[in-house]
Amino acid sequence: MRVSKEKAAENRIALLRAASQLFRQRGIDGVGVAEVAKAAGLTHGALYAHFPSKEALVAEAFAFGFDSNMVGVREWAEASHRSFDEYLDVLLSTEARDNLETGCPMTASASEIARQGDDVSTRFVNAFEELVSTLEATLMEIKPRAKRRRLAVAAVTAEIGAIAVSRAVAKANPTLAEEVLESTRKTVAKSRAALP
Amino acid sequence: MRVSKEKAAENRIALLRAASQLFRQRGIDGVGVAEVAKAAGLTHGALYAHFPSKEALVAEAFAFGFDSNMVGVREWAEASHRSFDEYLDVLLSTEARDNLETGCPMTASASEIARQGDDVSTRFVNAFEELVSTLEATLMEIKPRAKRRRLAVAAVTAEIGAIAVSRAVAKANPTLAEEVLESTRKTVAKSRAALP
DNA sequence: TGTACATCAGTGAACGCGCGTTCACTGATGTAC
DNA sequence: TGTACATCAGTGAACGCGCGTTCACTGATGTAC
Repeated sequence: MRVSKEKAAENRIALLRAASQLFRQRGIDGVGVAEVAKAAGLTHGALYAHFPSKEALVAEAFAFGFDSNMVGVREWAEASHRSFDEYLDVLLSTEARDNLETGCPMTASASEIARQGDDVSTRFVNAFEELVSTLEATLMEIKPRAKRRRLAVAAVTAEIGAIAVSRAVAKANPTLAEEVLESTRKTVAKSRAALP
Repeated sequence: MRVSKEKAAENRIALLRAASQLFRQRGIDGVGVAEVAKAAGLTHGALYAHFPSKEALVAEAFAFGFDSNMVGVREWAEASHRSFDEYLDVLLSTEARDNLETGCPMTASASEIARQGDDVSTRFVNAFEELVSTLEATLMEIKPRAKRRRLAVAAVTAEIGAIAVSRAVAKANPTLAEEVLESTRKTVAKSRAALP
């Protein structure tokens, strides 16, 4: 039966949140629309009143997940002025690795994005650029803009690789999983220190 | 009907090769056992004479793909003495990014591995350690073993991230895709240059 | 070496199952008078 | 403000489809005599 506009808007958000978390946890192909709808307290039919297809849901869920994550990052950053190294510690922490469902969707789905449509790729680009800009903002002392940008791009890229690798090896070799995070943290921090 | 032992062994290799290439191209969940068997010139039933389940096929195909790749890398390396930077140029090239089906399986499936079983994780660890060792071998001038190892681990991790990100953004923003590879290449090369 | 037979890689129909999507229907919401 | 009615978010059965897996069967291979 029909529900109020407010309730419908709430349901839409619930669908996006459920989709975003489930896709990060178990992969895009690993979760069906029925499960997403159920997790949002609805039936699968209702999902199609909000999204024309699963692919459209994936694209919107990805953007939603990244935005939620960025809100968290911004809140954390606004508490005090954060340095580049502090960002590294947070992005490359054990917590960031272990909390798949609330972590960065770029990291959780990196190798799956390449197989999705243009829409998902575009939203990935936006998310990537936003995180790069956030990191660049902590590097204003570095004079040539090109070097600042290069470090920020390499840092976000390394972060995505490190979290993905750390997760992949965690089951078989937890020590290596920690080493991967630590090595990337130290190496990127040194790259930053090498610049003025 | 029954085939000779030699033919059966060939068929097994054909299955592994097909599985390895298809999983890299379209993802583990994106390819069915019937398609793998067909690509190997067999029917799906025959696949179960070689592997007890799809999961077992995935684990073996991953190891097979990595070994094939390492054979290629070693042949290239043995042609002449290769430096750390030359490895970077090859691992982070546009060709490495665009040839999904023949490229490194670690890179193609990074974020999917975390959702597979312990067996796949173990084989990922072996592959990762082997590539790290290969890279370490080019860094023998660096005295403290710990620093050598750290750079090699960070480099392989950064490579996996860079290829995955470059692929993810390629559809929507080819310029950014190139920038990601170039930034990682330059940044890692600088990290190496900073050490004795 | 020749023959009889057990082995088993490969075939293809069939299985139950869950997938994404559609659609006739429901009934509270929102609107026009 | 009260009434009549159009709207449409949500329900749940049904759709065709492809999935992973099983299995009775086939017939060339490999072996024992």
